[in-house]
Amino acid sequence: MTSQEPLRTLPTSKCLYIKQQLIQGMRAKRFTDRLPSENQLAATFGVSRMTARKALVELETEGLVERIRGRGTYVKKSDPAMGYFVVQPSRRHAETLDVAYSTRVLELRSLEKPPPMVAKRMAYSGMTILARRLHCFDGKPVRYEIRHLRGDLCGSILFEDLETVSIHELLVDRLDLPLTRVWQRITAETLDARTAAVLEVPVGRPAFHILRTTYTHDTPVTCVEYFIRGELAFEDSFAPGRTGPPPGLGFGH
Amino acid sequence: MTSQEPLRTLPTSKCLYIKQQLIQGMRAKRFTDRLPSENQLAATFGVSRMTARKALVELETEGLVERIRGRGTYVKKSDPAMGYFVVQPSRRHAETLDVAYSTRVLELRSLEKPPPMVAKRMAYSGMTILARRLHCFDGKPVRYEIRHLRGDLCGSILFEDLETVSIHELLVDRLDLPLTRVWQRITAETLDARTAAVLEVPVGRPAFHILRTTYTHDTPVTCVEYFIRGELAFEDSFAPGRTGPPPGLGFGH
DNA sequence: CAGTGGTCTAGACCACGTC
DNA sequence: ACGTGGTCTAGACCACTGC
Repeated sequence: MTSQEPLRTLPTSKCLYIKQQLIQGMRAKRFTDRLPSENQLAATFGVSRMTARKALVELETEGLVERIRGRGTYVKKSDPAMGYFVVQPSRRHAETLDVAYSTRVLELRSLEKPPPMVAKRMAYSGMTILARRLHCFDGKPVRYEIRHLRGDLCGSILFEDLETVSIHELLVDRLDLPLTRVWQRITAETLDARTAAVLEVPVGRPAFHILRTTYTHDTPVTCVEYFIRGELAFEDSFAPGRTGPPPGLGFGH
Repeated sequence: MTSQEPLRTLPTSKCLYIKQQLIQGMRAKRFTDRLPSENQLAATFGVSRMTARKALVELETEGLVERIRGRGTYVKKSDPAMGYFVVQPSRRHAETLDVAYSTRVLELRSLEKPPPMVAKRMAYSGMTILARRLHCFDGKPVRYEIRHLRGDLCGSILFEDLETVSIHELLVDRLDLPLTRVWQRITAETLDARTAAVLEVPVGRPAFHILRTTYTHDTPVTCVEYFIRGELAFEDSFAPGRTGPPPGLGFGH
């Protein structure tokens, strides 16, 4: 019963074979701290150093191992049982769900000064643009968006039709403001009267509340706040071990 | 204003330099669909094919590019403005927050048959083990866990002290049941009387509700249900472009 | 100092798509 | 047949860590 894992698919490549051996070794606790070095692997498996190296590097990018220059390769204590939830742009959610997507612009105007909390999060208190939108699936509101943008960088957005174009594309493609960093937080909340009315649900219903600040080169460009109906589940399925990018995923029911 | 991105740090390595040039090229729309091939890059930059290749491969693992054998390397339309939230095991949350962590076992016993919904999710209706635990930060309940495990695979768990050891470690290390796949769903809900009482909050308070099924080799091993107080924010900060693994992250307030 | 990982080279053969 | 990416080799030099 000990670690007879189904790595039985015959090794299609030497690199893969080495990886599998190392993974089995870690599972079987043959390697508990340090893994063989590149040269050792190359010798014992009879391959070139570059091949042995590739196996180790891939294990590192998969999060199973940590490599420290001058010291060696060490097994990383996995904190698995962990998971992540992907938040997709509304338009993609709709595609995944195969429902009709539409956006309504509730408000679009410039502000002399942003609200204090926004000013703090953007570290900026000059002119800003406020955009409030409602994202609907099959005509029913599911996501309420309240967005502030730096007026000095995004002024032209005032003249765009935000019901048909993506704000993100405007920023990246037209305004040359690539996203370089994102900060965000999600909480579960109950909706107050005003917000519930916008989403057309009874007061007190649960919702996800997301705050997000997006940066271009450490300059905050836009702050957005979402209220998403709580029944709309974020659903994910993935293989742990931090293998590669988070899979793009669905909104389930 | 055109794509004078701060990639001005002088190229510490040839590979990095090539990557930067390619990224600039994509930003500046010089490459809108196809990127130069490995051989072309090697020739124009005067490096070996392996070096040019490394640059392209890294761009692929960073999610910026797609490589198709026999065809070429293509820029991937990013669907950014996307994000993901990491759900950590309770113990790590507490460490991140630097608060005292404790677990109380509310119930631990075997069931003749699992509840119908669990039976369906596990595709199994034999004997199961039910474990209910309450995870506390600084003595205050924050996460309520209801877990079902396959009795035939995890029987020995009945004799473990689940207030001190991690169920995940038991499965992986002692029972040789590695996690190979996870399915999960999160919703925002309001707490009913029973659940609110367990978490010691008023009825109707918002909470995250997570359902998770964990597999070993396509065999469902355990189903877990969490209720997490809604004020406990999941907070993340990351660079988009799907660079590498999701960063482990905090619980913020 | 010896050993580690990080980078790079100039070849090679293969599997796959396109024409 | 040709070009693409995927794999691999047998060297090389470097930067860093440990003793």
